[in-house]
Amino acid sequence: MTTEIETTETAESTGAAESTEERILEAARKVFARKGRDGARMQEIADEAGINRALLHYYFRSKQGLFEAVFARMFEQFVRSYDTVLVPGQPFSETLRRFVYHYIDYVSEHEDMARLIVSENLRGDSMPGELMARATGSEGSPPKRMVNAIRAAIESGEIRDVDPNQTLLTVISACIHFIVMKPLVQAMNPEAQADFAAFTEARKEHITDLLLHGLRPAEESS
Amino acid sequence: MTTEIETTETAESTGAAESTEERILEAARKVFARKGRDGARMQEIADEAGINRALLHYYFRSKQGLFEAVFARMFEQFVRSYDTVLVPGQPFSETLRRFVYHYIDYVSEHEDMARLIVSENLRGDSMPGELMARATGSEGSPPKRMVNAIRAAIESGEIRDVDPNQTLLTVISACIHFIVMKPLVQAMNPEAQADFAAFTEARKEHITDLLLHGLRPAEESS
DNA sequence: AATCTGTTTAACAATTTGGTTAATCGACGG
DNA sequence: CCGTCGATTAACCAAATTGTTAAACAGATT
Repeated sequence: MTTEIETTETAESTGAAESTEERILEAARKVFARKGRDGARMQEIADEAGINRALLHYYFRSKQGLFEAVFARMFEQFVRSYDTVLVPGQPFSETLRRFVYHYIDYVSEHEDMARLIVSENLRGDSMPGELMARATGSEGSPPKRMVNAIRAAIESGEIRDVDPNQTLLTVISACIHFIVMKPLVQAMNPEAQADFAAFTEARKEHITDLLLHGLRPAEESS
Repeated sequence: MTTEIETTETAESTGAAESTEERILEAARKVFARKGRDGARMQEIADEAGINRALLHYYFRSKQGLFEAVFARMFEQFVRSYDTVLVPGQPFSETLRRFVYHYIDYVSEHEDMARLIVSENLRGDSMPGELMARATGSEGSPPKRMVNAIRAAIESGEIRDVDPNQTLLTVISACIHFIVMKPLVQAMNPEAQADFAAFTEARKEHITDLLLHGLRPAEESS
């Protein structure tokens, strides 16, 4: 019933000898993202990790436990990835550009994460909500910093007066939604179908461009 | 393959005595949206509809069949709802405004649909992809019409030269993502937490405003 | 070598779940 | 009053799946 035939090693990135726990987390991330929390099967995760199914329960109590471990880890990594991206003292246009480029870069390289986060939000359970609130709520979190950057830019007159929260939400939406909805985007868009990487690159440019124009202060013309 | 049983009357207006099939579809929509395709349990759908579980299989062959019926129906309704919204011969600003307002209105009133569509895209199966490609691919479909409207507006000089597909994608993203990610949005945003309806109203305005500014032709100022 | 400890495995148990089936119900026409 | 036929139900089945457990294994320590 279960496929005993499997590609011997799924070790691709690091290739070396990861700890079993690490292998499990990695495999679980893939499978959870691919199949969703419910669709994922413990057996499949075990296969993907190349280990016995019981080991999953040895390291993580239950499916729920494993999932939460995967989720928390992933989300935290994402938040941390912004540490080197958002540096103060830059013009807003540059801050926005960096935010968008990094967001899309990261999400493109971690589609699994994007799908998982969205799928958890979809079901509206309490767990991810709290976790995300905690991770994104602190004053130094990337979202908060972006909102502050927008506020500052408004005050300095670099951009016009808009709602910072709404604006940030629009930026984030534009950066992540096309990945999440990849099948639909490809169905509707020949360019995306032919070369998604190129489409992604173009998207970075499009978003920053559109946003910067959209935020440009009103000019005293006609 | 299509349902050979069909309700002769389309009496769906009031929630009085709906046909059993209708009740099932309605219940299934709710549960599928709430729990996802895998997370949903046939028993729960039956309970929600107040009928016996076997009836689900009587009307729709299988869980898969029920799901597809629900999904196709919903998606088609959404596409059709644009029939009265996008009328030709209007300035682009008005077309955009109507598109955004209707999109957000519809999605707000049918969060279930939004969640379902996204969750199906998340898993990348072939079924929804094809269905959506078919529904949105025809020349008269809302997305195609919007793209054409953008193209025309560029040619007429009403807006500046941007990629129509990217732009439409940005608009759609901005209109749907905040609903899909409601928990996260609320966690990050006190306004949305306090009064989501008000936040939604503000969002309509914000999006049209930001987009129209972002698309405004370059002015020959400084 | 004996043993101890953390890791891994195979086999098992228990439950859940989608789907089937045969019996029952209820309206309606003869 | 009876038979027909679609709608509905309870009971059942088989497969899948999560979680447990006791045994095997390997490597270090004495």
